[in-house]
Amino acid sequence: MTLFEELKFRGFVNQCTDEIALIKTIKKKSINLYIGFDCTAESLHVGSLIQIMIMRLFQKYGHTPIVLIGKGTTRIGDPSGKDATRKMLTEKEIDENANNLKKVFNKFLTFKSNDNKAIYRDNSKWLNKLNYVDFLRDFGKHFTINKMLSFDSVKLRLDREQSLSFVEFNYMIFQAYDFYELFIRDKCILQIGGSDQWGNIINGVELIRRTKSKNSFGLTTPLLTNANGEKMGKTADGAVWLDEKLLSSYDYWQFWRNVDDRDVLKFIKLFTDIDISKIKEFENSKSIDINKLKSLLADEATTLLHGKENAKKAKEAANKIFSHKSISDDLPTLTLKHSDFNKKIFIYELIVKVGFSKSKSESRKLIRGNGVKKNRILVKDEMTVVLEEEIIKNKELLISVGKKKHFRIILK
RNA sequence: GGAGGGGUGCCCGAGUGGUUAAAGGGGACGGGCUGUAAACCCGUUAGCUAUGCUUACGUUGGUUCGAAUCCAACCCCCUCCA
Repeated sequence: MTLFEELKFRGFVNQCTDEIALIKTIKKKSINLYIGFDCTAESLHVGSLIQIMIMRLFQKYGHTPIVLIGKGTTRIGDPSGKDATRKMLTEKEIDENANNLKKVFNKFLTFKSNDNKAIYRDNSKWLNKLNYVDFLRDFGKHFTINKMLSFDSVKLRLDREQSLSFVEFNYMIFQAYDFYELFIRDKCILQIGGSDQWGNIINGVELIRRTKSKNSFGLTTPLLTNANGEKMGKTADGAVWLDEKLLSSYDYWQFWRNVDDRDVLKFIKLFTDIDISKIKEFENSKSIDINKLKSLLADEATTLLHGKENAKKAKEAANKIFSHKSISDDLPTLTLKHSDFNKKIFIYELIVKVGFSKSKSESRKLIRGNGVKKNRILVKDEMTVVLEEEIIKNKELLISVGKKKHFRIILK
């Protein structure tokens, strides 16, 4: 199977500028390709995982992925898919974010010693020192406002009567220019991005054609939605971060475990390394246990990001909890001291403490709505307290909020 | 700079002097059914030292027994004109 066939089979390809020519090119030689990531947040979330996985595949087939860290463009802010202007980030925040992002890429790509080791680039290197007048003369002339206005990223904002600042309006020009720079510097001939990046990507392809009379390629991945058509990547507490600090490996495992039935195979194809032949078996099998598949998906996806050990622990913790056998040490744990019991410890307070609700009022409403259990027994009174004796007696205490959120209390 | 329109809870959006902690929808969360799924049904959706209190309709003042609703100034957004 060729790279492109695998890409297609796994569902990575949405749109391509010139599929036939690209297939030919990547068959003939190994190429350099890039994807840009802005440093707008502390970490990446699953929304970016498809881009990371596609680079991983290219690398597996001997091509060289360039991870473009957009320190420069982050200072501007991409209007695509945004309702409102982003707040401007400080240099320091951008630097910190950039370093965090790299941690993720380091797990999925090889940056060492291969012929085709992945490389980092940072667009602030060229964007920051652009001279406005020169830039306008050399590159501005290739962009028409007429065309820029026709791009969805711009059009949507205008149609919704939301303001779009000139700064943001320039984003697409910079992204096109990034491609141009990487083309010159690194012979990068392919830019990949999400489907919302299509406009920005073809701008780059066109800029290279106009200025250099050379062909380059653009490829977009599909916008990932779940079977309900919602944008993928939300959990109980917000985004599904690719960072243990922001989302534990237990929760990450749970995210994959709780995927919609109809999405399981799709996600296995995109987010795991499981062999295509194996996947085809799953597809053709009538008797396959969907829950086993989900568990497999969770195992594999978690292993890629957090390592085998953590994936295993996450799975075991889940098994213990959901098969009602015991309580795993890996659950969020609250440690209480003897002196804490000098005054009453209300369960509703503890729920806030571990972050399962935002306020005491909210916790109390949860209890009223039959949503809280103590050692798997429904808490009926919202003023229920935790006693030192009951922790001593059981060694630990399990508090459950809903069916999926659990924490344990131990005594120090 | 001029003219007009607008700013309501997580989001959309109704409300133009009193039972409005604010209709309706969406989302989210909890319960039921199930399979840690979907669909469906029910509930919750400002905070607190809690049958009460406090804070809330862009901001700040004012009118009034009483304001999201009326008045004034200011800030922000949109459309058209210059």
